Amino acid sequence: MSNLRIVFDQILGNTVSKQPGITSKLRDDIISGALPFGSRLTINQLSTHYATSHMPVREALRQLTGEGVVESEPNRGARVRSIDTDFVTELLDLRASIEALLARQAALVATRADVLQLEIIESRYEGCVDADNHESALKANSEFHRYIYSLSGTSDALGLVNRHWVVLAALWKQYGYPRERFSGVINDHRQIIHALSENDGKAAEMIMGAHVIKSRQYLVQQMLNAASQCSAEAPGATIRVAI
Amino acid sequence: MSNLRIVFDQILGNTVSKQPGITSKLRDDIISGALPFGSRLTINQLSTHYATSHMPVREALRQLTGEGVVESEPNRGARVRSIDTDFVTELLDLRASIEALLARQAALVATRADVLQLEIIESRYEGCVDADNHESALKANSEFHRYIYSLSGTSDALGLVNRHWVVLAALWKQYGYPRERFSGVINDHRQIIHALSENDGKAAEMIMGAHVIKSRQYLVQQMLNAASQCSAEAPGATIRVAI
DNA sequence: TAGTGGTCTAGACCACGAC
DNA sequence: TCGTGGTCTAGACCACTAC
Repeated sequence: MSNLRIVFDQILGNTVSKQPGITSKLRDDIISGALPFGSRLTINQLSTHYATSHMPVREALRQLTGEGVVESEPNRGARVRSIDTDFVTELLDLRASIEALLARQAALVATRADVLQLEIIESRYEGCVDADNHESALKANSEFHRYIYSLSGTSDALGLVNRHWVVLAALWKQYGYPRERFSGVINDHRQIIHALSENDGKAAEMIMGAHVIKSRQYLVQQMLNAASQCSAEAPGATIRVAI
Repeated sequence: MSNLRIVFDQILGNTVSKQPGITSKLRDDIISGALPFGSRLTINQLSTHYATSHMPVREALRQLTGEGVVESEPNRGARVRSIDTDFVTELLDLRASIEALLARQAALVATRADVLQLEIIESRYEGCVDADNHESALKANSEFHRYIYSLSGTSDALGLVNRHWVVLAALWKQYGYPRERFSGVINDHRQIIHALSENDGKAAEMIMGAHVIKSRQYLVQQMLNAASQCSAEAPGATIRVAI
């Protein structure tokens, strides 16, 4: 159990926020859109741009490849992963499977204390939604999910879920989070808490699976909307300049 | 599609076999049992033992942490992951979910050529089983599964499946692969091919899920057998010496 | 035959944990 | 405080790709 705790801390504390290294800088530049999808990432360019030697750059590329925002081919270098609706669909289908499993397992071991904790997190989430604070809402949402998965998951599964979170957050940020989705999310969350409180594994599994698939549908729709808008405004203007 | 090809090659070619670096040496030493589960892995020890500087050791530990054979805690170093039946159960439950999903997706896109290719691989597998060549059989089995997953999987899912393969192979090697399992595996494989040939996603999903769960049951049983034998022969003799 | 990716060396430095 | 993990530097070398 302390094992999971460690992984949890590691993901939240170390890997994502703490390191002052260039990994987080590069990640930020990618998800902020400064480096557009598909652009090449050569070690020389990056090491001069960030004023560092090439070893840190190499490690950063390795790390970000693991996180899924960079794709690298052996001996051919790395590039910012190009992300389309197919990719998002496959990614979220995979997540739906995993999160459904983790929710089922969590339901089988959840205690009264866990349920109370989840209710606290959920009320914070709903507070953020009411206050129209999207940023904090997404953070609370992430916490809600992670708490559930930490109840049962192996470090592998936890790591997987967390690895994807950063790229998903970036996508929501880029394409916008539709306001009307919040009520559905709140509904799902409450139902999931209910399933956990009754140790109803099957219910938790199904609701969580559907919950993720719904978010997939919304995200794909947002991407399609953005694409049609973009092509209407300026056809062929999808190419952005690199560094 | 070329994307997947690259990942596939990368995993088989690069990450596992090609590199002459110490990563593979260290992995071999772990899975061969030279370094027992739970033993600490300090950078100094390893770098002197493998006669190299500490940077390669660091990378190796990072890599093997990703593969799941090493667990590392921030600022507290790394140790060989201790593996018990609970861990194996969680790991294979997770795999069952993922592989079931991938099998379903594969069934929806499988062509006649894919089915033929799978039949070739399967006949090679069955040939190895007949010839009592366990090593080659496991390899062909791995190829069978990977071929299916490469039909649909994202590089993330593929990477995940492959990351676990090495530790599972090590476990089967350590605890022994029960001969009577082969007939069940062959049966499952043929049924899976049949499901793919009819593009029957649901059948592929269910059979593949069961297939993995069965292997979980066998592996856990083998581990329990080994444990009871071990404690009967020499109680408390589970501690092995480090380097 | 470049150019570049990938790896390694041999040191240095800081941060954190154990004593 | 001392040991250790974690990161960085600045250069070297080999393998592979592209030309």
